[in-house]
Amino acid sequence: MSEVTASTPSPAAPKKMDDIVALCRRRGFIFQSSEIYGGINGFWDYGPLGTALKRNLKNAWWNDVVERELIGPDGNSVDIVGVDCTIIMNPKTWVASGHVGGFNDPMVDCRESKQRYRADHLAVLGSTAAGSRLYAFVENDDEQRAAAVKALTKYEKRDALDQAVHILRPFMTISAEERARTMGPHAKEAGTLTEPRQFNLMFETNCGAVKDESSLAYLRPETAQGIFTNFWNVCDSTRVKVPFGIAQIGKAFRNEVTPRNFTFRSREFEQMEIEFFIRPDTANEWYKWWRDWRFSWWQKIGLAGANLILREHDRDELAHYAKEGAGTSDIEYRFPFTAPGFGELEGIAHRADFDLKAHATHCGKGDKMRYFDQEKNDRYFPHVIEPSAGADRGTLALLCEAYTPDPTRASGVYMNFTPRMAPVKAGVFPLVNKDGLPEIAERLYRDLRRKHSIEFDEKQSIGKRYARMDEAGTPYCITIDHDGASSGTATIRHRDTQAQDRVALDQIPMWLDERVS
RNA sequence: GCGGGUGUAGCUCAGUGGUAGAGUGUCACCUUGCCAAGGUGAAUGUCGAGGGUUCGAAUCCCUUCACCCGCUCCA
Repeated sequence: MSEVTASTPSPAAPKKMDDIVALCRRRGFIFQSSEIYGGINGFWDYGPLGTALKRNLKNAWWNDVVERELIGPDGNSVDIVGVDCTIIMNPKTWVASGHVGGFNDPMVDCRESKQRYRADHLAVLGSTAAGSRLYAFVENDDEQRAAAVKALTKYEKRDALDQAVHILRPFMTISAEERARTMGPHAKEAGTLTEPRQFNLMFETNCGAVKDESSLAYLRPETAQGIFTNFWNVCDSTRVKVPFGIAQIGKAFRNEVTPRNFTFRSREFEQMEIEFFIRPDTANEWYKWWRDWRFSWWQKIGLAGANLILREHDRDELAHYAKEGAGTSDIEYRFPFTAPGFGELEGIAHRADFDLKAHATHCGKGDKMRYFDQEKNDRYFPHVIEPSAGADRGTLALLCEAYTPDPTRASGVYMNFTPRMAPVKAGVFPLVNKDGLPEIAERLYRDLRRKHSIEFDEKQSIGKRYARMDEAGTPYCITIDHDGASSGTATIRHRDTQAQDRVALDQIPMWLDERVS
């Protein structure tokens, strides 16, 4: 960890994840997927309020990234176009990206040493004598092989050694009974190795009626490859010129070994990704600009406190595609379940030309697919700066950040979403359910609803209605009272302070527009 | 994947072998009228699931699922 940037040094509020999960369920933010059947590990559904919150987050991202003008480090407008690609792609995509191959292998865990080995790289050495110990070692590791031989000769009595027929076999071929008396390479006791297990993180499916090798397909484990494979299409069909970006919001799937921490590590999740294509010699300045702009964006939508940090990766934790280059950094949030540590919201990586080159090579056209830079009269594979954010993680961070315990108020808690992110922008209430107040309130409600998400409630006491809106995170509550009915005004209650303004009815639409847009 | 913990009403929980409960919330009506007020009434349970023991299981046993915590993993 070489660089940490925090906005303010204030300590994190003591929030309990269980309480946040309970509120999410109680108020309809997030439910367990297929809960009536006992749920399913790693999958979550959004309820009415959660769907609105997540949609607000995605809309804000799309709006700020693709639609609104953004000024880049060179003072020019940043050019970004959108795509929306399929979840299932030609399987060759995942060979080119490196997802098939490196992560498809059977692995063996050692319960004692906590080491993990490629099962097809392990071999065992031992004797055929009944019940004798076997010694596992990594085949191409001479040191381990020597250690295994030494351990074997030390373990077996000399006469047994003379008579015993020694075996040397791949670990993959031994039985469960033999495995139970096998010593792991780093273990002190026998029988600590698990059976070989596939750790393929990609979900598999079959495309077409026939289920065989030829129909095998994968659910995409990241949205990025849809962008890379469409790079040439976008160049040919639009008038984009490097530097430019392609943005996409979409679902991705990873068969995580251990889904954990509410929606933080789900097996089905949504990404908001930009692949920004640049000339290789401008990587540093674009990388820094994207990193800083993305950090300030998260702050702007409501993660402004000390719980948000920007963390530059150390060299040794860089991904295979980012070893050389401008760098990689994470925007991280201090979730209640990671505190005092942080969990990743977005990664900003300089992926160099790894992906475009890989696809050019695998599709067989190679250098012919280089980008032609008319201005410089130069051909090259553009480098890529990738800001890749998690929509579900972002939503979860907004929920955690907004959750504000307040024992002094009836609800005991309120959600202080920024108005732009709030699922409901305002509640409109008649103070009493008579004397013509409901009619006035309903007219105002219908007027405001033409542009915003508004809730109308005439039931029960006004305090109850305020309390419900506090838990939904609604920033404003507009109440028609008797004074207002006669003077053409209403009171507007501010969620965070509980203070009230009196505003003329005909001014309220504009008043609200200014604050929630 | 390993170890530990927890599953009973929307939520918080009580109930240790003998009729499934409380508070709170939700809904309706009355009343009141600016912060979950009061009154009356109502609805709501696969006691996580499956199996076993037993005359009888929310309760004991086995298996399994889900969630939480610590490891592991996170290309």
